[in-house]
Amino acid sequence: MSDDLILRLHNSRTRRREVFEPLDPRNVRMYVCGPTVYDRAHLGNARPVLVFDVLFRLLRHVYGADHVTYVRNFTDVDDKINARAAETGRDIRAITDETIGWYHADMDALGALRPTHEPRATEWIGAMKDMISDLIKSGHAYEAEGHVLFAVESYAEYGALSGRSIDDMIAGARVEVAPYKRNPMDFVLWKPSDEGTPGWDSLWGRGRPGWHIECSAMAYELLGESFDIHGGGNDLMFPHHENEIAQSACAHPHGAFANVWMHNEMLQVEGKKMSKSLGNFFTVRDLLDQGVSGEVIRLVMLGTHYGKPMDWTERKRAEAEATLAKWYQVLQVHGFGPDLVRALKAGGDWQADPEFIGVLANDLNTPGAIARLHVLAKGRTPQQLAGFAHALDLLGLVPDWADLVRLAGATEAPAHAPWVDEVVAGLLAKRQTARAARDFATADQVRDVLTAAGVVVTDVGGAASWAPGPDFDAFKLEALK
RNA sequence: GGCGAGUUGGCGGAGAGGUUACGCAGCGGAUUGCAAAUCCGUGUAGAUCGGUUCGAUUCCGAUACUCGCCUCCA
Repeated sequence: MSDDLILRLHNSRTRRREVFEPLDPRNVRMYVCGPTVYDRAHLGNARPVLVFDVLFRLLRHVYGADHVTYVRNFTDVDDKINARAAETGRDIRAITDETIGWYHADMDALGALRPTHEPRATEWIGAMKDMISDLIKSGHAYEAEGHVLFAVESYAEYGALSGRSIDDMIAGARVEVAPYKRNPMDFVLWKPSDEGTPGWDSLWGRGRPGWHIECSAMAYELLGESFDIHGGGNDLMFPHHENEIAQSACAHPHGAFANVWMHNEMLQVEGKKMSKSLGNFFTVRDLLDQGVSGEVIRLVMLGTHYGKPMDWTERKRAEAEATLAKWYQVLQVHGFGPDLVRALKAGGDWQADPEFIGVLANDLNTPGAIARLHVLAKGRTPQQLAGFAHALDLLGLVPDWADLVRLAGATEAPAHAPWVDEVVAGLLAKRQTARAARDFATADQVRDVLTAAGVVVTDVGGAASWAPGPDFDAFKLEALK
């Protein structure tokens, strides 16, 4: 289909934009670090989900939907979860199950496709233990006081991804160093669990895995010792991804682990880092509950290239809402829906716009792709708009073609009393009579009265329709009853 | 302190060593009895200072400022 397409991706490992060549075009493999499941996903969590969802969609478009494997994990063993269980008295599994349910619901609402596999860490403990054993055997890890630690000095490339040297990091370290570590930068592969903490039996006693080993183990099990893309937020670059690389490279010296590393920049809110202490912290669910649709959130997110900080602002939200309303209306007016899409497919008109794909394939240039959407939206016939509709669909901005009417409906009119309908209808009838008689002075007078009450009158064709505007004031109409 | 990113027109936000980004807002026009919608046109922006080049906003260097990670929250 798109054999001549050149996909370029910025590789954090080489710090360059490179032509993407999959190890196996029949099975393109991507791993993305998923959430620790102890609470609702906040807006910042949604950025990598959406960035890599678009990449997933693009890869499926280029290589075929059945030729892409996307793995995103759930970290369901973690001290934050343990703390949440301790403070609520709830069962850990109940917390993680519930949180995964929330996560799915929220990310579904954003139009994110479910990954091919969503492994839970607790279901892969055996694979982690195997990997840790291998690392001890090969001299890359050691046991100390019930812990198993990775020896960073055993891996010469340690620090290459994030551009740090072990010596520099030790010099700048602010954390207290556990006395049993041979090198201050050594990190935990396995740690002991006490009675009240979840644990699994192992050669090193009852305990639980360190944070980093799960991604290495699950990526190996599900994608192999070499795969194509590893993604995540750039906050994970150090130490998480650095440690993943060290573990995987040492445990599977013949594999390349991930060829391409991709990191999305962080999200800000009104120009500031989103944090609890600044009071600008909110979840995806908070936004959805406020009536901000998943499509709007998605369009705002894709409006900034993934490699740059993304600023969530009220103004962008409003602009995206207006843009989407316009786009959906264009499609609706031209009869788009499941039937038309089917007909376009049957007629061979359901094709990707090459320029749109080309822009997107240039390191996932979503802002550029959105610019192309604006151009494509100027089509005048269903055939001319097919590329636009296809592109919107590819970007995940059309959850369901049967829903277009609802999507195009955009804002709901504020509720108003039944008598208002009568009053306005009466006034409009009077205006219509005057217009028919070309008595425009009277017609305009009626419009002025309605405008003063915040009623927006729109003449389409021969008929007038109305809707309560933002300044709608029923009280001003009451006098006209 | 260590590592990294960014600085584009009123706002948002891209690509490309030499030709229109795009959107919103504004302005001019068409159309509409008015209004809305729509359509057409319109903006010589690229932090500062140097360098490379026939030519740089785009490459290189320095300066300033902003931001992120290294620390619970991504």
